[in-house]
Amino acid sequence: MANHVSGKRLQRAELARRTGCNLETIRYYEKTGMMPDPPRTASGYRVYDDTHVSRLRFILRARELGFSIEQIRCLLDLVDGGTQTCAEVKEQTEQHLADVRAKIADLKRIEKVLAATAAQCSGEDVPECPVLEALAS
Amino acid sequence: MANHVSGKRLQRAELARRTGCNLETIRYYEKTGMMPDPPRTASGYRVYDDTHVSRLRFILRARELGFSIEQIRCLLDLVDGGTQTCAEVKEQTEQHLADVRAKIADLKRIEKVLAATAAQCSGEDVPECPVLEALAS
DNA sequence: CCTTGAGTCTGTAGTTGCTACAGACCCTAG
DNA sequence: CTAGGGTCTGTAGCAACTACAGACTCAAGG
Repeated sequence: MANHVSGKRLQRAELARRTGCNLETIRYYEKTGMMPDPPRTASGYRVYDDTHVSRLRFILRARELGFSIEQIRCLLDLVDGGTQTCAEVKEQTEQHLADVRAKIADLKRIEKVLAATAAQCSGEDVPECPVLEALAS
Repeated sequence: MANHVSGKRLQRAELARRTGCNLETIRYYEKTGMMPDPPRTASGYRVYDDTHVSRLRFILRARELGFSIEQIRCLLDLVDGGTQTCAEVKEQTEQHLADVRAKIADLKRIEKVLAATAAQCSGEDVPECPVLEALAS
């Protein structure tokens, strides 16, 4: 039984260090029900183990990919229920992908306008400015 | 003197209607100092005119282009001070353009990962899912 | 003249996803 | 036994709005 590593008990700061997550954010995820309420020591300190590390990493990766808290909660609910199917998860993911693509399109439109307008600027020390005119027109 | 149009006095709802701005947002812009405190009727109702319409349109256009409130406040300060130069405005704009481009790059990276992962899904009624594996790994 | 309904006023709370305190504990090393 | 760190809780703050409640005002209809 050399596998006592998975039984390692961590405090909040250690969990934060291992995952790169902010200390307070862990408590926030707990409050919002994404992280389970961890067991406590007699004096009330939270005690984490490897399952918490995995779960937090899951959440953080999903956040990095731009999933909203609500979307992540859905994914986790599927996983927690053990009822998830590839079809359901794929649907969530593709919905999110569509959102991301829409945001990219939006930003590209904005980029074009900004670039075109800024390109007209003389960049000189005069009060007339094409950007302001574009905004005021 | 047929130019009494510019003296037209509007209520908040009419200003909102003309600009497409939400009613409450107008008050918000006033509270945050972007819109000037408008004159009031004896009973306290706000009274707007064409200058307010222009100013609000300026703000809304800048927001559409993704400028933050803080950035817009800077632009407005320049305009209000009458001290703006094309160089200053251009600099602000290019800073913002750089931010927008960074966001686009971020989202494209995310898009790639999402698309690649979702493409591996069978989409079937099975619990194994490449998306979940990618998040849990 | 009075009522009714719509507009307006204010302050405040909610949203999302955290982050950062204050003030009270607790725990360990010297 | 004290000093310093950690941890606990609740709460407030950020952006940029949005939405209410409860009080007031105003114009039109009966």
